[in-house]
Amino acid sequence: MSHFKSQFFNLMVERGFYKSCTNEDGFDTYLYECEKSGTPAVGYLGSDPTGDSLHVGHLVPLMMMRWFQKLGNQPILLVGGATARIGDPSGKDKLRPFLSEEQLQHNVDGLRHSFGKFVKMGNGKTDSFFVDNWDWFQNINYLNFLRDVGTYYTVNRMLTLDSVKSRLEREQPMSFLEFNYQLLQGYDFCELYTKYGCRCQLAGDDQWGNITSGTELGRRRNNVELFGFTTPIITDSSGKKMGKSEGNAVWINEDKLPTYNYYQYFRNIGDADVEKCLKIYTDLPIDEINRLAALKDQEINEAKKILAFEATKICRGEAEAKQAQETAIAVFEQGLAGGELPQIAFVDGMSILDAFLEIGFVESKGEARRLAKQSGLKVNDVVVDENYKLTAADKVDGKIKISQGKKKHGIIA
RNA sequence: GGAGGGGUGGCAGAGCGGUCAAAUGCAACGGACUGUAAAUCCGUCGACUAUGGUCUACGAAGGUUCGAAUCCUUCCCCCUCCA
Repeated sequence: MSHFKSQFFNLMVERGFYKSCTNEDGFDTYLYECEKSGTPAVGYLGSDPTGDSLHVGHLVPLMMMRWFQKLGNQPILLVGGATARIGDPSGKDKLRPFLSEEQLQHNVDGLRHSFGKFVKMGNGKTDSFFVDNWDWFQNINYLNFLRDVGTYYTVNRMLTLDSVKSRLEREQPMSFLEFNYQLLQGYDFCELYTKYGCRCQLAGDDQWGNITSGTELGRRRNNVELFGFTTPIITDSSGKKMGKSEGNAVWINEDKLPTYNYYQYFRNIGDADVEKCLKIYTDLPIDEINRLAALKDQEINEAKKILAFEATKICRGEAEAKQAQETAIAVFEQGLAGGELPQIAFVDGMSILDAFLEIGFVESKGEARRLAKQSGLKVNDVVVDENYKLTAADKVDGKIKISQGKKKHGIIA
């Protein structure tokens, strides 16, 4: 159905990962030849350590890299220690606050942990490895850099970059510091080409401008054609970016978000998004996905369970995913208080308001009171009022189940 | 350096001496309806509370006033135009 030669391109198109490419035929041919000769193509994905974990919003390029590797290619993961010190202006109106050195190091570690879940690291032919652009930028000399790289850029061209243009059009300030971001990312690409023969950069479509900065620098300075390939920015059917739950990011790293919550995020995907998510966030073969996507109405819940399990498995491991699934089934289908739920210690006579505050479901007693007035607080699935006190008599099998609304459940034991 | 405009709740954005814990929209949350979906409808949305109130908030610090998000002074930050 598709006119591409390479497995990678065909798979990307089939699963909805393909947004755009700097040279479709060229890249396809390059990959095809690599596949034919059994030499891995080398490609990189970069991310700046502005936070200490990736979240679901970053997952699309990560899953793309996973396939890239599975099809016999070698991914390089770049952590932008240097570029994080500049701040990517894409999609922002304000200069990022500077991070302390400790914070930066902490973030780099967290990011590596996130990355490592999706591609295989090691020393083998297609194994991935980390690089940090701080390694080559920290000692660079300003004048040398300007002469080496600056000569190949025109300000005219730099101003046309979306991230720059939109800032200017919206009359928001853009510091000279941020203006330079594209040069650094462009330089990264060339550096990886020189060092590791990396010919392609794979990323989310918001990186398009920064990618072309690299491919152009490669052509002018290193006389080589570099390729850029981007994934669409995935939104749900109401047009919102994926990856937020209750206004909070759905984190990849387990210390930032319990596996049960990660599972629940995918379990609660809207009907209209199920097929898209199965293709992107799981490893399931396309035939299986087509079968699941055909399910309707209540049956689609089966597809959602599989989606949640499969997506969680990749990120958190099979055992954890299974446990999350069992918890969800116990809570929602059997009405029990399962193992993975948040838990706090029982104190006899504890006020219900304090209990909800302590378990972290509400931020103030006032909020808990309001919820109580709206019948939003339950103990063992029975609505209680704000004066309710927890006693030993509430225990069922040694524990008390408390719920806020229909979806947030916790245990007091 | 000069002239003008502006900094308000998670975001956007009104208010410009009392009736302001601050309109409206978005986001979020609870309820109804459901399928742990979507859409819709109703409600909530600073904190504490003996529910009567108390406290903290409209860039920061002072001041005027019975009373300030609103007026004055100084400072910080941003935008636009001129040099």
